[in-house]
Amino acid sequence: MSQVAQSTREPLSNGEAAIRAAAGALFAEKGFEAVSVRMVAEKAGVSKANVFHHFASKEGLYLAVLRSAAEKSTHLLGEVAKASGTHAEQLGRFARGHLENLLEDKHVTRLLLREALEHGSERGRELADQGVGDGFTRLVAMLTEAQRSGELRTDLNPGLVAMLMVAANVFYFEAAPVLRHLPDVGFSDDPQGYSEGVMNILLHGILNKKGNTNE
Amino acid sequence: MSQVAQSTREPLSNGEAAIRAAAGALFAEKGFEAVSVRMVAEKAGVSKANVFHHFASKEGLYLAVLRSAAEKSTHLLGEVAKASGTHAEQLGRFARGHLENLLEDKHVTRLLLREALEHGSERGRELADQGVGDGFTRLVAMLTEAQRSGELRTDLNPGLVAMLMVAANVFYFEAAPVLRHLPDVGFSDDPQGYSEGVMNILLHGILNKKGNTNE
DNA sequence: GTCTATACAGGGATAGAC
DNA sequence: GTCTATCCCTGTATAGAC
Repeated sequence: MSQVAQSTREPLSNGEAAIRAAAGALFAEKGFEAVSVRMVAEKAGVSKANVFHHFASKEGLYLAVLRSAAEKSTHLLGEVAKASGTHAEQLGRFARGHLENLLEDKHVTRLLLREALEHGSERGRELADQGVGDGFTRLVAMLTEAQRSGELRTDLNPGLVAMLMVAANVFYFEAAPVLRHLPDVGFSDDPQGYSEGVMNILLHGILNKKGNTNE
Repeated sequence: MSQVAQSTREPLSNGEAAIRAAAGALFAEKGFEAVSVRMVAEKAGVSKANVFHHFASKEGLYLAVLRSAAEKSTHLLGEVAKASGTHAEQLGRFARGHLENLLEDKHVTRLLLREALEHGSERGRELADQGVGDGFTRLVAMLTEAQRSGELRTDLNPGLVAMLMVAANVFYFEAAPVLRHLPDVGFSDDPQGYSEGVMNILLHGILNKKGNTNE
């Protein structure tokens, strides 16, 4: 609706970009309804009217933010998969990278999660869906390949395994701040250790194979 | 702030209860800010002013809703654990019951998840924390016991295992509606099958133990 | 306990000068 | 492109009759 990325210098305080950035932070932190255009304008250092000059409506602004968020997310994920090693190693890398990405851009992650939680409003549902869907499909493909090579059990639904891997990461993002206060949780500040532990469990299971039934 | 549960008959349309119920549904669906007192009043079949008669403010109403939500949730979880069988069976029951509970009261679940996602507003954070914290602690205890008996590997952090189990369920709740549209996901309408599959993976791992490297 | 009527603050959005 | 000033609506909350 207005030309962007024409002169690449001064990306931050050139109005539109500043507004988008401010809005992104606020929407991620508080949610759509809790954010007023006035707040966005203040944070961006422009006037309220100026926001409406660049974006047709508050909703349009939100969609723009969501769009760039989704793009960023999928792009980051694309970089992860290309590497060598056993499939198990590759999966581990994927998991670690995925978690890193989630944590690196908390804004984006929060925004996407929040959007996924809203069933009522159709605001940007497809965008969020597509964001996670892409990464998910890639992961499933990787798992299927690992099954075909004989490295993984073939009696498991690869979609289910993928889901478990993603679930572990997403839940870490959501719950680590909460669980930090509990005992028995030593990993809430160590995403890498967490990722390792998770992959260990997923690969080998939690059952004790040594056959001893007591100590 | 006003006496409740005094006469147990007519629980629904006695004003306060109706308001609480309506508010619970709306808050869960749309979030705090997106819900207006007028909407609540309409859905409850009372006047706007009447809502303020029963609850001091919109925030007070929200807290009341959240409180009863948390209570309900923890109570449900308490029922699950008491049963016999191997520890593995018990864990499986726990996981299945937990997921059932999440799905049974989608209102409550959504509400708690949403609250957990807000780091900014301190509205009812402790309540939500305590809700999940309780179930989590119970689960960790169960796992530790299983380790002591020799049934589970002792080189794993039980908190991490617990987290993975909860993560699987929570993520199912969050993502099943989204992932339904994807290929390779056959379980999005079958929570019980999902739960079984997850426990299978957690117990035995995903690696192929048969040693064959191709087909 | 329930209503109607109202106060008043803040929301999104537009007009028009610069 | 950016501002000030303004419009109109809806938000929360209160007053006071029934």
